[in-house]
Amino acid sequence: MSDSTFYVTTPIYYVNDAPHIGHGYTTTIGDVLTRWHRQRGERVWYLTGTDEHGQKVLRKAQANGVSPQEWVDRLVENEWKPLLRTIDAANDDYIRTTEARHEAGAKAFWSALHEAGAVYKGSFSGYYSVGSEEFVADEYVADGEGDDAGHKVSTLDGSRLEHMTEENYFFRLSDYAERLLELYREHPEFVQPASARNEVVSFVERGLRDLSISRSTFDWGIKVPWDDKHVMYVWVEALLNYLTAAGYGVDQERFEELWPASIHLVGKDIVRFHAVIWPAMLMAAGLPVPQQVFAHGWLLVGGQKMSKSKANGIHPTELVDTFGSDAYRYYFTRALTFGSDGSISWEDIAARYTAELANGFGNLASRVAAMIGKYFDGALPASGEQTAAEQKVVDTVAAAVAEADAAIDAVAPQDAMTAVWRIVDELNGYLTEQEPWKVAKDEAQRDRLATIMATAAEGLRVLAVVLNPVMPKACAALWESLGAEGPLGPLADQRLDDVARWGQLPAGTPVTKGPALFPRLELDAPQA
RNA sequence: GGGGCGGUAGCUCAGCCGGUCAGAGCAGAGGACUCAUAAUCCUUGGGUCGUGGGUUCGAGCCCCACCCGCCCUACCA
Repeated sequence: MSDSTFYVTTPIYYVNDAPHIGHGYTTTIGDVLTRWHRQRGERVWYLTGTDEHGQKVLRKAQANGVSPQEWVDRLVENEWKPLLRTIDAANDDYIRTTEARHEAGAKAFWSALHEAGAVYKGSFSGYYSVGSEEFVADEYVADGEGDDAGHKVSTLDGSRLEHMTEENYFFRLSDYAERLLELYREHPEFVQPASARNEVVSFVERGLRDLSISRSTFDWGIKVPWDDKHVMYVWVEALLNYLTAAGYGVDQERFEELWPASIHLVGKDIVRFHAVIWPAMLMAAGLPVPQQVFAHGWLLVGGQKMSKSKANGIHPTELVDTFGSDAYRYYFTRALTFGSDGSISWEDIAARYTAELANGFGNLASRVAAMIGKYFDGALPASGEQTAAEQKVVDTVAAAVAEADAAIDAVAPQDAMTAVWRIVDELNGYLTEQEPWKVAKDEAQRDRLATIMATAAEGLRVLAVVLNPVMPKACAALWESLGAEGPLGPLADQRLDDVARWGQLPAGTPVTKGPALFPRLELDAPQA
């Protein structure tokens, strides 16, 4: 694990949609995971990007009277890249499927498939909607009524359908059912969580059909290398981004460093593409499969799956404008079980902001900094003799850090936060019990007071480091408040495997009380 | 039709291979304290663990049936 790069991907988002919190969710979790691994000192590569080809994009561009390239450029610059800044994502790369490196890599991959004999020319037949210019899956085909009697119609838009046959290239997906099942058996971690794995296994057990992987009725896509009348079917082309961004076909050295990916984060709606089609294609091309495909669940707003059509779609900006990117990141990390569906609400975000961030973590930082300022003129005192109370803090911190670290490995960021919060609670309780404000009144107990302050400051030091992957802005402010950069170096360089070692902040470190990390918010009714 | 996941205190959720598993957080109630962002700390919850059967010495946790919700059952992405 540690000798190769921890390579994490989000799906590349289809530019036709506007970003919503579902996209932000996936990207946030990936960002938390990768920041955490970076602070372990691992080599990390975090990739996200956009999927920009396909008929829908073409049509949308035409409807807006611009070229598809202009259209996607506009969306990427105005919508998608800003999302990353909004949620404070630290991705290492951003792949666009309209980039030359993607086109070159995708073509190289197709050639490899072709040479391996995994592709053949065949015909795809099905019901075609002339109105919407696309094939309609059988489940959406119904017998027409009234004027349409005697014809098939689409249940999607009611348009009349014709049975058509189109010549396409096919991928021999059916050859891979056994090998895929073997993969799932031998590597149960390949598809996670178990619910997603079950779906995938049962799907494959029913047998696989070959997959039509090219289109010839429109041209907004990457041309098939040996037949420029065809463009690659956008789904299989999009999957290739994980390879092409890693340098496949254009930078072999980089590719070998990065591939195979450690985790593909995906929504559960697209798990099949990632856990069935994708590994089969890689097998066909003679490449290793990714180590894990992790499917997360839906965000439910008011008990319903979030969607624009139900008017409960929320733009990440709405939340970030009110609560800030740190709180946004914290909320999605803490409040949801990654891999399961989960409910979110404005009220819940507000409640957690107040209870956990402002009153819990933020206030803790304030009271400690205030007391060190008041009792020691802002110079961190040297700890005196430690009692059982201090030892309990030290032990709690060590256990919490270890537990959080294990949770991150299990792709359970919510459990990592639960563990870390035990430190917050322990520290708040420690201060209440030790009553340093009373100890301060007795000059004879100066040493005891110093010990309490030093212990609390050390606890904050650990929190700043451990929470930095989730809340980089607040933790930077805390690091500043602790005056830690001088003696210990930049926050991002603090290693998680060393963070629990006690007594790192030297005596004399200048502690200052800055603005509240999470100021209390006067919140009105939800905006949405 | 076949399959998957879920249905646990007002709310959001934990509960691994069955035996302190009936829990946490929040909300509500009472108390303590004052360093702090009117913050913190302590105490306080008696919820048929969807319904009905069954297996077992013992079942939220296993089996069967049923009810409810969401999802998958391939080429929109």
